[in-house]
Amino acid sequence: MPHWLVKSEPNTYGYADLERDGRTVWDGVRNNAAALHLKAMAVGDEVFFYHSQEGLAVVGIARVSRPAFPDASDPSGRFVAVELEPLRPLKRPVTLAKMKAEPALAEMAMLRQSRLSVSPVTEGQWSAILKMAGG
DNA sequence: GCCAACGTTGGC
DNA sequence: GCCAACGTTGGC
Repeated sequence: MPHWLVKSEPNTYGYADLERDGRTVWDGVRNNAAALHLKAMAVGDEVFFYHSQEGLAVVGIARVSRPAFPDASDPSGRFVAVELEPLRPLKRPVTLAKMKAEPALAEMAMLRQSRLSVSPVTEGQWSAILKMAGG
């Protein structure tokens, strides 16, 4: 089962907002590489939820509850959205600084290309981050 | 607030 | 089709 990571500014929409809402449409992605990852998501895939700008940490796990569909907010029709639901918060958030310092995460897509808002996470990276989060 | 990374746009 | 200019993201 593939794993993913999405970024969001907690000022705009944080993990707490997802928990409050129960599920949300993950739209507004306007980057081709990110869109390809959205299209590759399947229902049930687990997704790290990362807070950018404020927090700078993976704070929780979400799950894909609806696969890619046309993003209604995109007039060009080129981009897609998925639907996410909250799974659980991490016991301890894993900060960007810790991730950068962890050799097992050196190849992680989000570290390699900091502006990518939706990125794949390998099995090894996923379990390393879970371990850093305290399980 | 600044700057690096990187994607997009538009003139040629 | 190239490339300079510009806009956006996101860490510091």
